[in-house]
Amino acid sequence: MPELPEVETIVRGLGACLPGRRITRAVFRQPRVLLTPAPQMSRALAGATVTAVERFGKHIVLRMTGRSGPFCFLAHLGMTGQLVCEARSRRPRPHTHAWLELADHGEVLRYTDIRQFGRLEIAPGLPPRLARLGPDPLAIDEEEFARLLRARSARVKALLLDQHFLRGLGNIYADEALFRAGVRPAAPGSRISRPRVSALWHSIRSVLQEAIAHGGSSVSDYVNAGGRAGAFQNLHRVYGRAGQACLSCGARLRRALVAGRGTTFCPRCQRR
DNA sequence: ATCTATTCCTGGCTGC
DNA sequence: TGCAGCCAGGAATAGA
Repeated sequence: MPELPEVETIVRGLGACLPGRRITRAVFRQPRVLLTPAPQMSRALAGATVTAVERFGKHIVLRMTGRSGPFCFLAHLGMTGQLVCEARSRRPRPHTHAWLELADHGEVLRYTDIRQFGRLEIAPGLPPRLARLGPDPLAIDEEEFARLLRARSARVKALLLDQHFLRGLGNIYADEALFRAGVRPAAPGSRISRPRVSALWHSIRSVLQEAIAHGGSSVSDYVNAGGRAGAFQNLHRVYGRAGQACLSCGARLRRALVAGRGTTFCPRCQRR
């Protein structure tokens, strides 16, 4: 599932090939994944040029310039979404719901999404909905993180998954960061000691940066902008390892439901 | 404020 | 081999 490192990897890939290129035609086939009606999307995108590619939390933002000025094309990949730039001659994968045809090099940007949890939209700028999300986990400083956490009584795992608390973490990196910091997922945010909060802040940063360096985690469907899998799934210490031995202490990793999400943790390394 | 349950959706897995 | 049933989960939403 695409979380911050996967989205960052895609954005870097698209950022290397899209800016300056013009879209000749935009096709939207599956209304379910659209937040903006298809005809409006197609009309705005046809003839528009990509000026920049950015990440906002788990959202991919293509800054565009069209006939009537600048606007944004946004993609959230949900669970199984893929945004791949490839040769137009290449056969589209099944569940390809939309595509943007590029002016030169015979390439096309295709949106594929098996479960259709992803969403595509256009907007004049960054939608207000996104402006209300929490800070980026790689941008927030330690003091601010400690302040936000201290003010909340909800379980820390629930907070890490809440995009209004921090934007970009998902189930994989929440579990991995909590394990690295030695923090129990069910611990209330306000009850975590200051040293543990500090460890958690460092863990979030380090796990995200390492994951980006490895091109993200390919657990089910994630691929980068070139259609290739990431490698960080091989370095997961807890996610997907329930029942196996903890790599630090050898204890059997436990699986529990926290905040309605499957959660894997080490009962010995993650106290309290 | 925060919780749980529900909805969306399909592929992959289990068990019969 | 086939099929029913369940599970995974990001985010929005309803109701407690």
